[in-house]
Amino acid sequence: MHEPYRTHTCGELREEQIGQRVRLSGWAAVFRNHGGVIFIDLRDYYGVTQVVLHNEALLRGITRETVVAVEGVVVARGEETYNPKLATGTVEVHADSLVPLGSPALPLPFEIGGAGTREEVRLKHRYLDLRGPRMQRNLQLRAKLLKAVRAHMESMGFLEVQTPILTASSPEGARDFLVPSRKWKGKFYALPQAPQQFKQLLMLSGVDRYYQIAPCFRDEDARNDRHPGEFYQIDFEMAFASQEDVLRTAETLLCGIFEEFAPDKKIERRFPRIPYKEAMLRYGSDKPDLRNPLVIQDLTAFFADAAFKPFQGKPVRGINAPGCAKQSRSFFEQMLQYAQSIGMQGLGYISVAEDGGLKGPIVKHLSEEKQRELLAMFEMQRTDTVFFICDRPQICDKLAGQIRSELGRRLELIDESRCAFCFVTDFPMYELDEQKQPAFTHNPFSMPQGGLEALETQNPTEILAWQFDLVLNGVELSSGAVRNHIPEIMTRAFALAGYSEDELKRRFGALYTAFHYGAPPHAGMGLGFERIMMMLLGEESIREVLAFPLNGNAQDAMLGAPGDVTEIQLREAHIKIRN
RNA sequence: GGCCCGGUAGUACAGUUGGUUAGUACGCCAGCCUGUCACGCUGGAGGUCGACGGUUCGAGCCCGUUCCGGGUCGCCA
Repeated sequence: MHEPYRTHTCGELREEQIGQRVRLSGWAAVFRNHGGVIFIDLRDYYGVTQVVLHNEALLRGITRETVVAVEGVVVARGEETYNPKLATGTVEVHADSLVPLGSPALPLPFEIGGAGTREEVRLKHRYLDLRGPRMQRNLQLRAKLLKAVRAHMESMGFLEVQTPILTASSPEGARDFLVPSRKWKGKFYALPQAPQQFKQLLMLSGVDRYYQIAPCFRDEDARNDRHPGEFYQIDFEMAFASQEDVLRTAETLLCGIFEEFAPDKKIERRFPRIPYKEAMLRYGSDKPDLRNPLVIQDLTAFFADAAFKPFQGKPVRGINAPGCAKQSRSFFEQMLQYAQSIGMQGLGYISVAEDGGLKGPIVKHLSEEKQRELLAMFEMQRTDTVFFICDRPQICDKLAGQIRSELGRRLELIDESRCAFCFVTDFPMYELDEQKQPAFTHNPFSMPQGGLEALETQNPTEILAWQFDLVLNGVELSSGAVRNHIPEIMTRAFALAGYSEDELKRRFGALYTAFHYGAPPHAGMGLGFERIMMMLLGEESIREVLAFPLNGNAQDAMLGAPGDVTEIQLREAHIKIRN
């Protein structure tokens, strides 16, 4: 009979085991050789145990990170030698045997768990990188989060359905990953960008509440928070549901998750619903960071009849930054510099001085009455400063939003202890493309608000969709919508965007046909799983929350993907590489 | 594809106005050390300064091209 590799893990020995003979296996993480006595930190998944050796000969050929088995007696540490950093820190194993279980580890290409190593090097040896505490924590959180999401969704009555990975290409939206068919020469599968059509078909199938932690594949370039190629969505869809039903489901799920995994963060159980138009005006963004207390106001009308010429006939926005007048001159200079760097021609401001008088470059252009009006509009107190943003209509809101963010950062107004969720709702259904033709802004499957009547009577750019985003601290976590389940409205909606009925049938034939056989109204959303993990862990890069991420150029440096394949493979796939 | 930042020892970084033999820390190797826990001390090895070309008496440093990485814009209905 084989000796067991271990009687205990490296994380479990306590004072109860004192006097017992034990066997541990793990990585020899650190050696501290004092001549006569040698300490080894033995590490496994569960923790670290200090092993004490008196026989240096046992270490011959054992390098750092070599996997070894040790055998010995659990001994109490002297109280003055307790290590409070270790769960096992009150005991140690006095080993009389230490044998390698694998070949000696080579010198490490980088320090495990050390900060600042080039990502390229970490990714090339990801298995080493993952040994560090941060990556272990992230791996474990991912598993716990998956489990928690399933528990929440199931307690709300959702059924997990797995949808195909090999499916049909849909040329809209992102670039597809194509998979050549061997049996059907010249034909291709595509990996799903999202299970959108399948989940809608499930609604027609009578599945009342569907969810899936769904792999999604999009052949688009990477970003800091966007992994190239593949990512996961918490995808769900509800039959006979309104937008509000979906929003409440998301609230319940996210409150549950964040209360469990980020208990020290403050969250409101009801997330504000902010119409898109209001978000753009008040926050200058469709993904506002509500931890920033600053709010933008529309001053176009205020300046229309003021004597200040440069602001006339253009949209003007104002932001009151409380206490900002106490900032140094260089603060204002740097704000002006920032304004310039984002393409603004200037940045006006008016401050209320300590003595209550107004000062700033624009004051002299405002009548006393206008000055009073301004003070009232912004409820300005002493030392407050109102900043003015004036630019072309297409970008004025966005610039105001950037100034709002910059002020929030530089005045340190962001409350980091909060998780500020909100829903941005009522997105426009269409926007004008370069040819000034209406094009879908978000999702062509969304139901237009007002239905057929709106499509027939309203200006396309004024039509709102039952379409919403979920935003956390200025980061878009997900999109969702009430779907368009009525073929007549669908035909009309696509017609407005320039698609004929034939084209609609060709592209989304299955869905279009299915809607003729009894379709319930339905709505749903998809939440970016990795983005949620990033928020929970405070990770800046999406690669930190994935076990084996691709690099920014969508390559796996460790396994060499994408890589070459054999001639035979190519022939079977009916593929010829052109030079 | 555009723009920005970076590439110097295994790792992280410094390197002045262009000037002798390119440094520091960690790691590695050797020696010493019986209570450390990121042990300590002494010594040592380790470099095509991403690559190519140019300017110069002389280039890690300046110029050009290029490769690689990160960020960002495009893109992600």
